[in-house]
Amino acid sequence: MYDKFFIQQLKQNGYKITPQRRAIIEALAEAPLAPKASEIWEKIRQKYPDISPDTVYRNLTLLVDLGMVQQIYLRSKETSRFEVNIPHHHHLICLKCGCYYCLEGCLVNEQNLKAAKQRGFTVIGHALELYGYCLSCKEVREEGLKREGKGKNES
Amino acid sequence: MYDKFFIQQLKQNGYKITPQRRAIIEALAEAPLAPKASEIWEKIRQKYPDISPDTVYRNLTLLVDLGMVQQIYLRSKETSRFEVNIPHHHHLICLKCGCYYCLEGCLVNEQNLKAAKQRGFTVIGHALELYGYCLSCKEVREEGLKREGKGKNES
DNA sequence: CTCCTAAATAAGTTTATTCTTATTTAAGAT
DNA sequence: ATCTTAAATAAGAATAAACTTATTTAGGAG
Repeated sequence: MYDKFFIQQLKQNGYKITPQRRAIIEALAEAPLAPKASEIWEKIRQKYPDISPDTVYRNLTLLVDLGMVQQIYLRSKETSRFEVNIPHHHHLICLKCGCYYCLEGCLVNEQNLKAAKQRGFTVIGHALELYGYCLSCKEVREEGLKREGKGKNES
Repeated sequence: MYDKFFIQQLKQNGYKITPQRRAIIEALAEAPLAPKASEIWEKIRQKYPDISPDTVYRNLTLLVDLGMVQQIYLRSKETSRFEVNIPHHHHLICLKCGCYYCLEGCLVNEQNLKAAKQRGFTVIGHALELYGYCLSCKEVREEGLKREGKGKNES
């Protein structure tokens, strides 16, 4: 589903397409619910018994950093979960058990607060985080891509 | 500063006031920037050399769960940071280096996006999470407080 | 003040995640 | 197809955070 788009995005950003990456993207696309990293790892191990957890974490982080996947920080003992970022939405999270619901849209609005209330959910707070790259990290990153694009110029 | 309010809130919710808790609250109130758990631990160890990191984590989590402290998930390799929840605000976070800026207000609005742009920050995504207690966790929690029953505030 | 008990703690263990390093590999160039 | 090299990987070490359990303690009752 998203597979092709994800692969294309990786290529466009200068990343290599490895069997492990394909498997991770496939696992994400097939997963019914936002899975944990460990669940993705377990699934892929059926096909690639030698894949290391580090590879799964590393690539999930990459997909998050490229904006294709959203990492849901459950704000509880529960480990985070990963979800394809389409369609864009946010979450209602229980601090105690880590269960969560999907919300619609981007705002702390009446509709979402009502949705929370209807589920018997007591909201004690919310967090809005814009994430991306600060000026210097962005420059370092573009430096890297540029160097790649223009061949090897060593200092 | 917030010390008194925090202690009062803990009492009102039926929690005991231990020297460790006082020290953690003090350390938070005195910290100039949102500190890491490890930094809080180090600071308190000067006074209480035997305090365990678990106690720090446990109590920070408690303060977050009670809505007095906000845990900033830096969405990067960087560990999270803890900040007194007053005044209420949100954050702009770099995925690469973990640096962050404080934002004003609660919304993904023009003002905040402009503030990001002015800093040379490239926003690749945002997350909005409402957190609190789901129905069953809330019931379990109230059950606990009720059972206690001897507290000041019976309702 | 002393006693009592649930809550809180310290210490040690476990799990999740990240880092380090040596090896392998994707993909562009020849 | 073969060569080259930076990027990606696996494995194991290191770190952060949470859990388990035995012990201590805050704070209410007598």
